[in-house]
Amino acid sequence: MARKANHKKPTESECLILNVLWQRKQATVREVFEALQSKTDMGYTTVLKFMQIMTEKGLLTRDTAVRPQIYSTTHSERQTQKTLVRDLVDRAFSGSPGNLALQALSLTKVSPTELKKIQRLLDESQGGKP
Amino acid sequence: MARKANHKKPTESECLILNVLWQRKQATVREVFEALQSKTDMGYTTVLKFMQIMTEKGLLTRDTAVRPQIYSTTHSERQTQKTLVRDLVDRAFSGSPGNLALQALSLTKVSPTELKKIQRLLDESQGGKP
DNA sequence: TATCAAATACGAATAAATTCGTGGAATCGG
DNA sequence: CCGATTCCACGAATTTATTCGTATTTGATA
Repeated sequence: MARKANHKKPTESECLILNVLWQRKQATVREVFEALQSKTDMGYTTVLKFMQIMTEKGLLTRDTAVRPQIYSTTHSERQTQKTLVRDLVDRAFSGSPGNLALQALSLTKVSPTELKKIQRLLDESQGGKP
Repeated sequence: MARKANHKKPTESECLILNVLWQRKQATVREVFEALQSKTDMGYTTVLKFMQIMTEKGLLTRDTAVRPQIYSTTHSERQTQKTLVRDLVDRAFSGSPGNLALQALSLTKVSPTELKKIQRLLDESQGGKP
């Protein structure tokens, strides 16, 4: 079976931008720039440049028809998280997702809602395939 | 309270080297180089250079008394994993470790041993705080 | 339509990460 | 001690990521 053409891991700065776009579904450069004010002191043209590069890379798409061009992500937050998690697992957890999960869970207190989700996931996993 | 002086996140290549050293506790440059043959085609002097840089950064220590110098890590695997997980949580999981755990767990099948550990952790977490 | 301000493109400087060549020092096997 | 070999320091090239200044384009508006 052919290897799934996996998305390249976004860089640190690219993640900042992606987060804004995931939250808003779509946004102009200026909107992204303003949303990032609290997180970083990147200049406007810097954000613009990143978004152009990300578009070339295929991380973003944009509507060039409308005037302040509107950008959106090509990959869902979930997909990208998956890529990043896989990368981290390979990089520092000897390929063991369970271990990563364990570390994450022991990091801080986990909300009851998430606890439930995890419980459910584990139950399935346990019951489904001995 | 003062912020804990957090270790800087090791780079991609640095992680490769750290993994070898965590596994062996300590090793010479050549040993690390050879261990990496399967993972990458980095040259010997490249590995050497990295290990020198990492020593400067404080990621590694070395015994210069013995002749093929022996390197070891200054931070435990666990500590570094923690740093990396925190980073990823902040970067792409809106600061929610539970969500990261969830993603990790749904990545692949988790071993029964890890399942048990996770269960135990969750039980504690659930019981301890109504 | 002439002008202005916002938006975009372009190019290039800077910084960080990765890579390795070269030469000298240390060590080993005679 | 001598030559061969391994090791290590140093410097520098290359690549990737980050940053922004400046010029050009566009749309709005007076």
